[in-house]
Amino acid sequence: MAETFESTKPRGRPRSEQSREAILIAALKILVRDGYQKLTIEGVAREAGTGKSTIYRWWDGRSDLAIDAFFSAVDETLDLQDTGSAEADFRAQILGMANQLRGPTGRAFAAMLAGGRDSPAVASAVRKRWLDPRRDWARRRIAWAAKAGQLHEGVEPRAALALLYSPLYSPLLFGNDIPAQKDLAACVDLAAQAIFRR
Amino acid sequence: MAETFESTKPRGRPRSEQSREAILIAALKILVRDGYQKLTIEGVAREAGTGKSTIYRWWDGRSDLAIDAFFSAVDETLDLQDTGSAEADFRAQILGMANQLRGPTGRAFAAMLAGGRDSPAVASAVRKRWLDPRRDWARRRIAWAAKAGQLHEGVEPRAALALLYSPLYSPLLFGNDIPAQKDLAACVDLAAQAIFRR
DNA sequence: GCCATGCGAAACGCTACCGTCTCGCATGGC
DNA sequence: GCCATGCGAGACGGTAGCGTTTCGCATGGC
Repeated sequence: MAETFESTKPRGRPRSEQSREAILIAALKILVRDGYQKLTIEGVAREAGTGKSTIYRWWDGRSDLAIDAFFSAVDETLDLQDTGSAEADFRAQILGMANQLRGPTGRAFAAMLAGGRDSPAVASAVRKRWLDPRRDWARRRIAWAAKAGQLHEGVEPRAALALLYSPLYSPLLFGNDIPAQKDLAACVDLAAQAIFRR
Repeated sequence: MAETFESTKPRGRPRSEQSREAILIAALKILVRDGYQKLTIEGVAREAGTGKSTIYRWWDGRSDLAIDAFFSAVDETLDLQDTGSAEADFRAQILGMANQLRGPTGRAFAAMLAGGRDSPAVASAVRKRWLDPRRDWARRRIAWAAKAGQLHEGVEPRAALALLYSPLYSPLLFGNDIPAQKDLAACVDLAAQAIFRR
């Protein structure tokens, strides 16, 4: 009975799962290869081997499709730790994010960030579903670390977070990939030395 | 006599300096406001109050115009220091770059980086005229600092540079401005503590 | 087997911009 | 004053994608 609530039983041919997947995969492929601006409905239909009408039936348009395609490919789990050590938790979280974004996913992420300048819906989706939760966690954690006496004297939380996270993201700005695990670990180690008491 | 070399004296109406400036200003305005993808020749002509033919007479097309407009607005001087202290030199150079890019210029810079994905000419111009000279200097300087014993034990030069420069650039990725002087200085200070002997 | 609905294909009219071209006037060196 | 050249305006045919619509076939719950 809980099921039947606001679910009218559909009649006729059901939605094709195969087309749905082909469309999302094609959209993601174009997003990675050509960027958000070149993600066109006609292009996706061509690439996916479907009709435009099928896309317009299930998605509102370019931004809606891009958001769906991107988040169908990215692992959104926050994957947070809470050991007693803020340093260890930040290291785990940053390296974990890198793993989630590494490879084509990182290019798609960069494409979505760029697309956010054209589409408020894209900007807002990336913010709400990716950036905000991680930023909020980081702010809480650094504040907690400060209270717990785990930071060196005079370390500004804002600056500390910028230093920890910037090396992860900034390569995307220049069209490069997310840093390799060990390169990123070296950056985090270095930043951590300046930030955390041991 | 040196002057006349390969300069045939022009006859007829000379090029309008006023139109040239109006076109560059309009292109920059659009670049900042809408990004590289939306920088169209017709749009610039409209904004500048000129004819399309005037633009096509003097520029090859979109990428050529964007490059000219961007570099007409940005201060390209390297503004390098060479005191004995690598730390002081890096701080001065990073804060100097921030000053050169702060404000609308930073948005234009981000637009050019994004535009580089569509236009190899734009990518190459930004690399050759901005990124490469600065990256080369930084690599030489960090290597020199290592030799001079100004770095802490075991600091990897690559990681050190990533840590120093990333906080400057990374806000552009999220559509934010170049950091304020004091915020950036706090990041550099923090990074420097982990990197440089004092 | 009925038939509501989904499907791919493709045509529709529309908009934006491309890069070229032609026009008639403006400008300034000679 | 001559006249080569620059100028703004805008027409031109072309390309690309928009979002809608129509078509005839496919599918699967009932």
